[in-house]
Amino acid sequence: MPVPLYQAKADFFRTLGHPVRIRVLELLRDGPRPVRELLGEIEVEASNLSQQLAVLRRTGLVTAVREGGTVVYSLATPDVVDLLAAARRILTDMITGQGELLAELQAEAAK
Amino acid sequence: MPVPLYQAKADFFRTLGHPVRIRVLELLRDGPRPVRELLGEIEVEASNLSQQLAVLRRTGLVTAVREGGTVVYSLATPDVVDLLAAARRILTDMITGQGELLAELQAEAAK
DNA sequence: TCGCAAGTTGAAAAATTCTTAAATTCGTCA
DNA sequence: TGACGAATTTAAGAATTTTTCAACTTGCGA
Repeated sequence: MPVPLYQAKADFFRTLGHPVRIRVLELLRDGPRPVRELLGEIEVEASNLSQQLAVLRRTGLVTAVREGGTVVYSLATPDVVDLLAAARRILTDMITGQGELLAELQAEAAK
Repeated sequence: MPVPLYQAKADFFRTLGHPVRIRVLELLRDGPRPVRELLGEIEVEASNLSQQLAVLRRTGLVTAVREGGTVVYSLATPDVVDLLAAARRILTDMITGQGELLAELQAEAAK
């Protein structure tokens, strides 16, 4: 296996390795959203959110479209949903029986 | 959504965000392997590999068992395979039509 | 018991990533 | 045109990760 490939994979996962970015992806799961709205749901500075959005954009996980005064973000591919689901399965396994996080993960999976 | 949850998710993805660690998980996909063997397939110092294995162990993604003189690693859960597959789907989408990485990803998916 | 091979650990240096705040761009409206 | 709101960009420092290297176990055979 050539080097650049798993480097690319690692970069990809690293992109997901940030609370704000994960949060954004989960919010976008339900459909496109303007920055203003994201900002309302994630407690973080506007410039910081913008920074994280830039990372997601660069990676190609999300796309941005300007609509008048606001910018609307969406998932670049619905496959992201599968990925987040697979991650949740593993996380559930890992935490089973010992974490306060367990209930939250299960509640989320059920809805 | 409470804070610790997506922090945990982010941490989880960050764990995958390292070339050596990704490499290890992919090798373990085909079954348990002694460190010595992993070392043969990944060009990295023994101590460095050991560090990365420690990260995977701490996260609970892999488990280690001592067998005489060697230590054998395995995936803690087969769900990891799904996760890697989902990641590959997204990566393929993202690169389609424009990367040298594309052919490699497809070849890998086919085998 | 000695010595060697397989792995791991700890700590410091090197490299990356995050955060923060100021400056900037792009539209919209008066 | 001028001012304002929305969002992004940039730069600098702080905080985390990675890498590296030396020291330290553990098991096995001479």
